[in-house]
Amino acid sequence: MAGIKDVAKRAGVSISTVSYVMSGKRSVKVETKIRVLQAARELNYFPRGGTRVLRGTRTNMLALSSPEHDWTDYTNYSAFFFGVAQRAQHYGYDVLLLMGEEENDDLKRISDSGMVDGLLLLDVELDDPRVEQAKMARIPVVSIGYSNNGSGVISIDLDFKLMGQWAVEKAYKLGHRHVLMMGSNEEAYAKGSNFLIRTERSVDETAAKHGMNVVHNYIHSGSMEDIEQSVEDAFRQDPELSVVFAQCNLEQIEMLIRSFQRRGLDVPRDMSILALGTFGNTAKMTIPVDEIPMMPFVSCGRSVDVLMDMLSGKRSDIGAVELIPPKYLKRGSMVKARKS
Amino acid sequence: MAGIKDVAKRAGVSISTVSYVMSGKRSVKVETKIRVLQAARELNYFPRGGTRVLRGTRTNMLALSSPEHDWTDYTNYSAFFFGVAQRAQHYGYDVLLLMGEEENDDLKRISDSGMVDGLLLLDVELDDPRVEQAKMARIPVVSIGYSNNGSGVISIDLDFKLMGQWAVEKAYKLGHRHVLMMGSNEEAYAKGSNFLIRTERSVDETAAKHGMNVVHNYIHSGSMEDIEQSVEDAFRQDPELSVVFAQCNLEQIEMLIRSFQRRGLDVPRDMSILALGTFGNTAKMTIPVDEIPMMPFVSCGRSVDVLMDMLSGKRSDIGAVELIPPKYLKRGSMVKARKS
DNA sequence: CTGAAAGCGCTTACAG
DNA sequence: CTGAAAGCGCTTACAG
Repeated sequence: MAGIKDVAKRAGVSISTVSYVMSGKRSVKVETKIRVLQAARELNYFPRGGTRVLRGTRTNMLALSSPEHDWTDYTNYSAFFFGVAQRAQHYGYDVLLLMGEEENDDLKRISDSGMVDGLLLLDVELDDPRVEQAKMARIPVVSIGYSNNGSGVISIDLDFKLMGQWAVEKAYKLGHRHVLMMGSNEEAYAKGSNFLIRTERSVDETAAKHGMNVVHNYIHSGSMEDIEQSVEDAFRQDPELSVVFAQCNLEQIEMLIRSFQRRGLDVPRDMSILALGTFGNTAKMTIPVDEIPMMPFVSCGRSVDVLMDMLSGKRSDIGAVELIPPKYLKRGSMVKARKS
Repeated sequence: MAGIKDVAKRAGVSISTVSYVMSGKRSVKVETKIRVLQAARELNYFPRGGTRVLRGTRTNMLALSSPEHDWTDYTNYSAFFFGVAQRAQHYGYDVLLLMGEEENDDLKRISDSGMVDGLLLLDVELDDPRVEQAKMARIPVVSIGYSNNGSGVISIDLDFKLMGQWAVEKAYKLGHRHVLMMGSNEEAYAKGSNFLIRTERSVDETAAKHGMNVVHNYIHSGSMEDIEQSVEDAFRQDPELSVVFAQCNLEQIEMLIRSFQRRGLDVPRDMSILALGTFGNTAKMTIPVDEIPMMPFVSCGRSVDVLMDMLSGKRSDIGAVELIPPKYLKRGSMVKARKS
């Protein structure tokens, strides 16, 4: 509750001196400085952050827009939050979480209110209204995931096209020609979820180039029955399937493996498996699984870096798209196709 | 970038009139109001949120302190974030995420800077320095999880003591007398992680009352070998184990089940299993598992409610502890012990 | 090395 | 029904 006046009075100096001591923006005689700091401590004084807004200085806060969807998988989101928050903290920034709808004007309110220095858009869809809005923002905006109309922001994303290519090339080299692409929630694809679609497209294109057959199937309820049904369907479409790309979460991959085993297939001898877009955590499964992970800490960290560069004027190439190359983590679940 | 002055000029009124139109705090002639609103829209004007701080009005932001630990399991955290953010949004509040260490003075800085109206402490440990600090805060503080020295805050938590009791009673009634309590990361217990310890204690106490034997074991690396080792150890300590309480995450529970199966035990016929502190998600496992879940949306939602009550002056019983009764979700994995 | 004073963008008694 | 003006808690040219 103590204000700058109280500190000034107690220290026997003017408020401007207190201000300069707190900000360090001009040198103050050591003894004076000590008196001020001591008074501040005694009175439990902290400069009110809010007044910075008035003065046009930094607020040291950035906003993270992460609208909630029906198909939002909470468990995976946290890594993105943490990724952003951790890197932000490194720069002395706190993160304001905005979970409103895309159409909401929370974004506008916050970015125009001068409460935050920058804005990060998470989980940007191919056609995302937030990117439109960002064009009018008076603070820098970085988008994690890139949309089709991203001209108002700098976009950062994992290179999902490469992810798809690598997956197919790897399978091809091992002699596989019949691929099952097992996707998560079908709705997410329909709504334009960025990474799912880009990966899927890239898998299809690369497979086509090599004359490989790709069967697509999706998870619905996520129950064991559901997954067995999907696997059953897939083999009906192509009985020669010998490799699966699993673009779903760990429990589901675990169930996938079980369902192959129940069909009498050995994993990976009869059925190779590669997880796409997982979180570096497939090593500890009942059967360790190869993966090309999402690396949220990398993309989120990089986004914060870029935002900071924009804030400090080091960068202003609005509209740029920066793609981060993925990593292939080998665990032994991708093996040579058996001669049939 | 437009300010109140610009709007006033364009609308041909004084800045106070603009202010009153925006806040609705006094009635303004309709025509004037329309002129002002139109001018505001044309100039893309939003009152700068930051100035509220100055005037002592609400900021409509609350801070969520969630320090990161070595043993922090990201995947579980998100549900708490979402739980808080969602409920906050319902009240028109945004959430500022503070991930600094407990010893950090982020908390102090933020709460004293007047940037947020209230503070929520997440993952409060039995002996938590943040609770100490909260006593000196000038904004209301609610803690999710309760500490031993919680006299400066209102605490909300799931009733983990009841959770432990229910688990044991259930097993007892089904004829089980030899329990394996499979805990997650041992370090978390050592550091005083709230819910783990309260549950464990309660299990021990209740079991003692019934003369049941409890073997404690913890997960270390989380690999399949690690878990099989733990199970092996447990059976060496008590070969008659017939039920396990699993206080760990889904993959680990999945591996636990596999490791029982590899010992030739049928789950649940030979080995009943009950998951504690999970997230309502054990229904879809290879074998559906009974659980007493964490219900983060309930506890987080309730915490926000209480904070709002404090803000509106409806409540001021600082030091109170509010325990939320858990729920038992039946899935068929707890069955009668076989006569031995 | 330090202080008096203007000003940041808004709110709100006070006056009309 | 509306305006002129004081003031919120700071920062920072300006002056000494």
